[in-house]
This record gives sequence, structure tokens and C-alpha cells, in this order.
Amino acid sequence: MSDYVDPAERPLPPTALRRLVSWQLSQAGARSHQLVAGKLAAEGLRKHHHAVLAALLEFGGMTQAELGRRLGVDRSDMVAIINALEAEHLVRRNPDPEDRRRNIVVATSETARVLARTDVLVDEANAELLAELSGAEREQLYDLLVRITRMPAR
Amino acid sequence: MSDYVDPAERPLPPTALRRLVSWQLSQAGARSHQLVAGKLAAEGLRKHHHAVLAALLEFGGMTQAELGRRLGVDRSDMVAIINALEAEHLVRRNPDPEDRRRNIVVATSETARVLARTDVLVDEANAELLAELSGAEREQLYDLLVRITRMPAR
DNA sequence: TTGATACGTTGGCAATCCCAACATTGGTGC
DNA sequence: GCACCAATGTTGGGATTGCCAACGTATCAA
Repeated sequence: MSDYVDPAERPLPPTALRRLVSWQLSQAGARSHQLVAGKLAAEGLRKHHHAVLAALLEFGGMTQAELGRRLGVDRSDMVAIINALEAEHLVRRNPDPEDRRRNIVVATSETARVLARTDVLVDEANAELLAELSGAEREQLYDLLVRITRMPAR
Repeated sequence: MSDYVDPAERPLPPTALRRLVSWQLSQAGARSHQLVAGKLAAEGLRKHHHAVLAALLEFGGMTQAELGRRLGVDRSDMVAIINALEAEHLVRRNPDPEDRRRNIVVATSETARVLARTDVLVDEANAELLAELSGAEREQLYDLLVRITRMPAR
């Protein structure tokens, strides 16, 4: 991407691509990512950091491997994510007393406070992303996307 | 991602993420990309290669910079894309007689034949992606996505 | 006890996306 | 004509991301 061009006077991509749901999905995903990442940058975090915090506060502490499975992140990539969060004192690694291979990643006293802020930021990004859509249309879009990701709806 | 887990028995991501359109959009986009990229790999091409071929056959030859603008690809990244396609004799660089800075990228005799095949592959990927949705639902999804990408609908 | 499997970690590869700089060339102002 | 700015193709590089292989350690099942 980039070589910024004002979207108003941007020459059109070919219809052969524009008609594809997969293409529109890519473009929409890119815009979504930019909005969310941009907002989270204000807290010095990235998507996966926010995801880990959300998972820990919703489910309680769990191992790095389990976090990876829940969030769809490779266990090897989870290492750096936890490292960064631990450096900010947003999580701690507790050795699992029942299995010495495992670390139980747990929230700290600061976690909830930061997550409260990042949740707001992510909601703002979503609001901006969906600004053109009515409430009913947002529901529609969500329901259709869930059918594609094959996740149980909220 | 990865550390593959059977989607059926995959532990759920937190509701805090699952409820976000931006999250579902990311997941759907990832699946979409995998399907399309997987199919195109059969022809040894990637998304951007297919995009360039589609643009050339729809609009005729144009400069690398113009291709970049149409497809949302940086001009510097376009160089490698055109290099690869030229090596496969799927495009040619013609010097612009009216402007010696420019190359006019044009289709070759093989372009249409290959594009016909890759178009089928991409359509197959889309069919797989949208397998669960009815025709009307695919239309709905498309229309909603276009509102997010702010592109004129087909 | 042996074998298979899971865990955290390191390291690396490939793809994307983005930006900066350069030489060449064109266009616009004077 | 000349001076200045903008566009083009290209090189190079940095940052991020997804993915995979391998290792040492540890658990579990046969």
C-alpha cells in the first residue's frame, strides 16, 4: 500500500476485483486494522496485547499455550507478547505448581485499569469504522461475518 | 497465528473480542486471504499479481505508478511485482514515447489465458468462503463491506 | 522404562506495508 | 532561456506479521 492518494480522487480498481467479496473484505480489514492499531498506539499497545488482557480478565489466568489457542496466536509469538506486557507490569508469569513446564499468565493490579481504557479505544475505532451503518446494519454485518469465521455468535 | 487446532474443539476467544466487528473482520479477512492465496499458489501467483493482470486486461496498459494507485500498492513494491510477471512473460514494460520517465506495462499474448484461469481460482475461493451464505446474504454482505471501504458498488 | 506429547523459548524465513532517497525527466513559473 | 517543483522507476531498508523447525524440560500413557 501507500503513496497516499486522496480517496475521493483515487482511480478505481478494476471491476473484476471490486466485485469480489474477498477483495472488499481485504480492504475493509485493512481499514479496520489501521483504525484499531492507531487507537491502541495511544496506550503503546497492539492488537494482540489488548487481546491477551481481555482474555485474562474474562477467563482468569491461563498458560501461554492456552492463550495462544484462544486468540489464534502461535505459541512462539506469544512469548514476545507476554514479555512486553510483563515489562509494563500488565501481566505476571506464575509457575504452575502442578506442571513445571507451564507458566500461568495472570493479571496484575494495573491490568483492569489499562484494559478499561483500551476497550474504550477499540470501541471508538469500531464506531468510526461503522459510522456509515445504522444499528441494524451493524448487526447484519456482524451476523454475516460470524458465519464466515464460523464462531458462535455473541 | 497457527499451532493448528481443529476449529471444532478450539477454545473460544473472549466475548470482549468476539463481539467486535473489527475482530470478526480480521478473522474473516485472514480466512479469505488464506483461501485466495492458497488457490492462486497453484498458478505460482499471489494476490497482487492477479490484481495487476486484471487491471491491465480491464483498462489496457498503464504506467507502474498508475497501477499502484489503482490497486492501492506502493510504487516501490510494484517494481518487484512487475519484475516477477515480466519474468513469466505475463506483462511487458514498454517505454512511454511521450514521457521517458514512464514505463507502460502491457499485457502479452499469454496474459488473457492465465487470467482466465486465475479468475476461476479466485471465484472458487470466494465460493468456499461464502459457502454458508445464500445469494441474498452474499449481496447483503457485499453491500455492507462496500460502505466500509467507501468504494462505489459494482 | 520407553515413547509420545506438551510446554516455553529461540531463531529464522517469507510476506506485507511503509518510508526515504536518488537520478532522470517533465512541467511551470519567471 | 533558467529556476524550481513534481512525478517516475528504482533501490534499500525498517517494522510487523504469520508460520515453521528445533531444542531442553517436563508430563503422561503404554
